[in-house]
This record gives sequence, structure tokens and C-alpha cells, in this order.
Amino acid sequence: MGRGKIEIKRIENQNSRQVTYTKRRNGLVKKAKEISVLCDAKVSLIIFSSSGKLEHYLSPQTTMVEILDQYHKNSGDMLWDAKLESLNNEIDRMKKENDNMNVELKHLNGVDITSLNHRELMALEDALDDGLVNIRCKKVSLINL
Amino acid sequence: MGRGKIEIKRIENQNSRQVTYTKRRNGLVKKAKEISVLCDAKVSLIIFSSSGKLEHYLSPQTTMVEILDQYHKNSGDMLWDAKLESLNNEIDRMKKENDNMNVELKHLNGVDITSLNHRELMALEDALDDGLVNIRCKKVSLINL
DNA sequence: CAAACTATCTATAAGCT
DNA sequence: TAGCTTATAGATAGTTT
Repeated sequence: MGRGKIEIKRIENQNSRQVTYTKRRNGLVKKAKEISVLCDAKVSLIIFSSSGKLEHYLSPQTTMVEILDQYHKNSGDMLWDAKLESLNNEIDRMKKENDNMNVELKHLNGVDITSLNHRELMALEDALDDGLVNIRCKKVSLINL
Repeated sequence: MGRGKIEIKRIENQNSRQVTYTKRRNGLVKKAKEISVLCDAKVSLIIFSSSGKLEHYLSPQTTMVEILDQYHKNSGDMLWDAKLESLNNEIDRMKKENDNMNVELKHLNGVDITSLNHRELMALEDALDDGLVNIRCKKVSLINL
């Protein structure tokens, strides 16, 4: 709609894409408002530009939670389950990371080192030595201030 | 757009409202597709007619969960129920714990200790010394086996 | 009644400032 | 670069079949 017809495919020119985005985003939100008023429809419209900026419209007569509830019921999509699963995965991942660091910390403090072999003990000793050297350097430089 | 201009207010005639709904809903979805393709935007559009029928469109390059995640981050709205909230809290808590351990590990290795004061350095030195003593005991006992 | 039609209104592509 | 302009494409209100 305009001075020329355009093909519906990604606009390569970054600037035109941005300009077109702004215009069409405004148009889309306007239309969403109109159908919501004219036809007494509940509309949720969420748009992220390619640069990640958010724009959204929600019919006044509803809430996001209600829309999602209805959407969930109607579509059969497992939105919440998927979300739960991804959160649980993240927690598991962090727990592992956490545990590993905990073990490392204990070892550095000389705790729970029964299971370590000679080679591992040597590595630990070196690490502690290095740490001590660094700390003592720092202490000396502080004292000399 | 049509044979006459119309005011943007609820269409009282049930039948015209339904007809207009169908036409405009199709138009809206088409526009959503177009901006998604033309401008590389992520769009989620959910529409419920006044009779409760669902229509929705989602950009191919994304998922509902991703859209909601981003929406949640950007809007600050509380979309999620208590369970999700508590999971998010747990993740935050673990992140902090993680960060703290990370800092501690670095300090024990003598890294990033610039900000520490004398007292803290002393404590660190003692910890390292203790660690070393433990390690060396262990080493000796291993050798004597 | 829904699907097609078409006159008219609206959105917007390209240009301009 | 962000607004304004304008010619034209597109959407659609009312009509017809």
C-alpha cells in the first residue's frame, strides 16, 4: 500500500526495515484496537522488533492472564508445562555447577580430600601455594603504602 | 474502508458484528504475518471473538514460551502463578550463591583480590595455610602407605 | 445464509524536508 | 534521522447474488 507494490519478504535495507516496522506496528495496534471495540473481541498482541523492543496491546476488557488461560484451554498447548520444564532444567544445571564449586572450595580448604589421589593432591597444593604467594604479595604492597 | 466510513464503537447488530469480525480478524492476521516477514519481528496475536472462539498467530521464528518470557522480562507483569514465581526465586537465590562461591574461589586462587582490605587478606592467608597443612598431612600419609 | 462484488476508505511505500 | 506528504495498494462496509 503505497507508491509501489512490495513483495512480502524480509526487507534487507536496515533503515527501510526499521521505518516500515514502525509504521506497520502502529497500523497493527490500531487495527487490533478497532476489532476489539467494533466486535467486542478480546485481543492480545505482542510484538518484538528485530532489535528486541517490545510493543503490546491488550483489550481493555481483559487481562493477560485471562487471555493466556483461555488460550491454554483452547489450544491445548502445554505452555505452562514447557515453562516449568525449562525452569527446572535451569535449576538442575545450576545445582550441578553449585555442587562442583562446593567440592572445589572444600578441597581448597583441605576438607573431604580423602578420595583424592597423589596427583590431585599435588595440583591442589600448587594452587594453594600460588594463592598464598599472590596474597602475600598483596599484603606486602598494602603494608608498604 | 468500504462503502461508508464507520464510527469505531461496538457494532450493535449481532450479524454485522460477526461478519465484520471475520473480515477484520483475517485482515489482522495477514498484517501480523506481513510485519513478521518484512521486518523480521516476532509477533504473537491472540484473538477471542465475543462468542469465545479462538484465533491466533505466532511468528514462525519463535515460540509462545519465548514470547511470554520476553514479555514478562520487559513488562514486569506478573503472569506466572506462585509456583513459577518460587522457581524463579530459587534460580535467583542459586545464582547469588553461585556468584559468591565464584568470588571465593577466585580469592583463594589469589585472583581479583585488589578490593580486599588487610583483615580480609589475613583471613584468606590463614585459610590457605590451613588448606596447605591438611593437604600436606594427607600427602605424607599417602606416601607412608 | 455465505460468498462474491465494488465503491470507498485506510494504510503505507517512496519521496521529501 | 525523524516527520510530513502523496500517490497508490490494500482492506473492507454495504450490497448483491
